[in-house]
Amino acid sequence: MKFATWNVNSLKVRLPQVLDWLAEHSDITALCLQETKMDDPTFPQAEIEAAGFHVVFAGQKTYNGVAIIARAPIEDVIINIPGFADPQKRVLAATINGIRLVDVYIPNGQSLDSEKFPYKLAWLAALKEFIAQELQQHPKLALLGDYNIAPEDRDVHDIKKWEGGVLVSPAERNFFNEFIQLGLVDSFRLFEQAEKSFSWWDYRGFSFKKNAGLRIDHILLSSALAAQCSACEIDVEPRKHERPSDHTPVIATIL
DNA sequence: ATGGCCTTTATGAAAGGA
Repeated sequence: MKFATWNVNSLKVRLPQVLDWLAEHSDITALCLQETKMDDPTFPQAEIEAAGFHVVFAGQKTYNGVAIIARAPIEDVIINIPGFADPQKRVLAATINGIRLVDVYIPNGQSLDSEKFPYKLAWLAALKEFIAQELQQHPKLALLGDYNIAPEDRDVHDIKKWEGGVLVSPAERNFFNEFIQLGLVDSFRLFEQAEKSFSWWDYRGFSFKKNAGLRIDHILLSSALAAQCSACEIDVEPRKHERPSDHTPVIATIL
């Protein structure tokens, strides 16, 4: 089985690329999307199902929005974090082939002095409680999505440029480590990886060409799943396409 | 360099992203 995550930065723009990518990667069991940026009535459910997939989605107009596309039936869906009142659609949990997937679009936070930053931290605290509960019911769990956290300095092309900002702050990295303390494992770091491996590059200033990126999209696995994980890779190919998303897919292989 | 680019909403300009 292969599970993937991809922040598509508008599914309206990127749907053809998503369907092409799934056709080229016929071994992908399920793909978690973030930033679909569309409300549910406009979601392209018919097109995705016509291509032979199952799909669930939770969206809103203009901002955020998550979806899971799968080749097998999707069961036990939860939208948003139970008990955490939030009009923003950022979480979708579902079971596929007996594996619990939690698809997250963690808030960006904007800047350390923005009112959006305490929202990000409160949101992460609520997510941690939710994941702790989900783990009790689902030992085989993957937490995958756009975390908007670069966990270590090696996940940042130029740490001096980013220091003091969001995505790399100690408060955010502490939350990433709290997920690790829940028993989750960063699947990417289970394996030897090329230096300067990133999943996001700014659209500005030829950042992709210069590989001036960040690794902020992650697949964390419960210990039961990590024991079955044989690979985790970032697929940079879609970032080379015409009109790309600024993020590129991350894929974990489960035996 | 208080920038650069892309998407959205909406039709001009601004917000949000990371």
